Formats: sequence, structure tokens, C-alpha cells
Amino acid sequence: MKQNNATVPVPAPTPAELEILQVLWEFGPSTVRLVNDKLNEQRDVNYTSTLKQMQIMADKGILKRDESQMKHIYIPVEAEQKTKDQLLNRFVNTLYKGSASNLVMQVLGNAETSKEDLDAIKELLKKLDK
Amino acid sequence: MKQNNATVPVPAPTPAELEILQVLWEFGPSTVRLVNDKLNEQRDVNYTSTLKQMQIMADKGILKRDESQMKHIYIPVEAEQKTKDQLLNRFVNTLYKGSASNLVMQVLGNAETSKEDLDAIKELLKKLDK
DNA sequence: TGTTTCGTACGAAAGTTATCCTACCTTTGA
DNA sequence: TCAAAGGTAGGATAACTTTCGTACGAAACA
Repeated sequence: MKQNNATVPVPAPTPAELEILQVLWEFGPSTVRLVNDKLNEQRDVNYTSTLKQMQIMADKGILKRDESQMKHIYIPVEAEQKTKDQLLNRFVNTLYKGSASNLVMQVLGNAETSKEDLDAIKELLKKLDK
Repeated sequence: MKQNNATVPVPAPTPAELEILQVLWEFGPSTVRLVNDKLNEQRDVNYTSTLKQMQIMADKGILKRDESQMKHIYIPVEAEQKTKDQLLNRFVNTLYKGSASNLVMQVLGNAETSKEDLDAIKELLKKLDK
């Protein structure tokens, strides 16, 4: 039995796993069929590929599943926010020496960041000041 | 000859490649020896492993190298800022629907973000207001 | 001058990721 | 009732990533 104590950090979800998680986060507990349909709105994926991925994710403990029906229902084990927090921390640690303000500074200077986004951020910070 | 036009996005550097890039960004053009020494301050890596990685990176076009001396000098092809911009955009696109303000909102709400960081961000935004 | 040290090159190998084929079972409905 | 449609399970496989052993040449130096 694999443990999940603090000394053994959970590996980050792979890109393909992340795609699946995002569908589940958006639509809630779902069948492979639904997830695969959503994925195919973006790119071609064979049904059995998605099935396999989700089975692996269940093995890894990323998903749990309800097998009481023939069409199994898959559910993320960790909440969306918790997973995103972990990914964000990893990202900040590897690229910005762990400093969130460094990251935000780059966002503000990034040409790809839209004016709308910048304004939204300013609003955000204005509220924080109060 | 591999081209780098907009239709063929450059693949993101792998984790091991990123480690090496960060050493080169910090110390400037360097030999394999130096990079390997720096890496070994953090974890055990065999010299030939680092050498191989850097050779592969040169093949991929991530690094160029000066072979005029026996000890080859490796140099990142893309500037630190450009690479980080690309990684940041990728990150925002996959996790925050492309919205930088969504990302910043999470940073502000993240328990792992220190008070110092939050203060620094507030300062930053205060300056932006002017 | 010969040996030891330091460098590059090349290839092998193991682990991970992602994809899909085939087999087989269950359900549906003509 | 039986064929078609839709499920799951389990390999096989290819590509990529990472690591390192071995070979061999150049330089340093005793």
C-alpha cells in the first residue's frame, strides 16, 4: 500500500492527466464516455486511450471510482483548489525561487497579459488594501 | 533543418533541462564542469549525465556552444526572460484559462504565500497605480 | 616519458508517458 | 433471440527522458 505522508511528495499530474482532471472539475463525477467526448472537442483521442488514462489515474490514487454501475463513475480524490495550489507552488519554487511576488511582477510585465487582466489585478489589490 | 516558426511551438524544456538552464542563466556561459558542480550542490548527478544532457540540448537548439577550446562553453540560445515568459503563458493557459488575473487571485489566496510576498505585491500595485 | 587527470563522444538501458488494438462482456432493440 | 452498440480489461508499443558505463583523446605533471 502506497502511503501519502509528507516525506514522499505526490508527483504532479502529467499533462494528459491534467486534461482529464479539468473535465472532471468542470462537470463533476463523470463516465469515461463524457470525459472522452469533452476531450474530443479539443483534439482527437481514442476512447480506449482515455479509458486507460483514467484507469491508471485510479490506480495511482488520483481518481476514485464508483463501480456499482456498469458505466463506472470517476471522481477526483483531491479538490481542484488543492491540486492547483500544489502546482502553483511547484511552479513558483522552480522558476521564481519560491517568491510569489517575483511571479506577479513577471505577470505584470508580460506582453501577453491583456489590459483587462491588468485592470482586474489592480482592482483586486485595491480591495486588498482595505 | 528544423524551423522555429509560429506554427510549430517549441516544446517546453524538460525538468532536467530547466535545472541546467537556471545555472547558465545565473552564471552565464559555462563549461559542463561548472554546471555539474552547481547541480551537485543540490543533488547527486554524474558528470557524464550532465554532459549528455547539455549535448542533447545543443542538438535541440536550446543551447549553442563554443568549441574553440577543448573545454566547450555552453550558452542558452533564448534569453531567460523569453523562456520564462513562454513557461508562464503555458502555465496560465493550462490552469487558469489564460487569465493572468485568475492566477494572481490564487496567489493572493494561497496559504503558502508569505506575508512578505503579499506586502511586496501590494507595494508593486501601489506603484502601478501612479 | 609515461601516468594520471580531465575532457568529449557514443551507446545502452531503465523508467515514464501516451496511445491504441484486441478480447470479451453487457445491454439494447429490431 | 440475436446482432449491434457500448462497456471494461489488458497487453503491446513507440516516443521521450534521464542516467550512466565505456572508450578514447588531450593536457598536466612527476
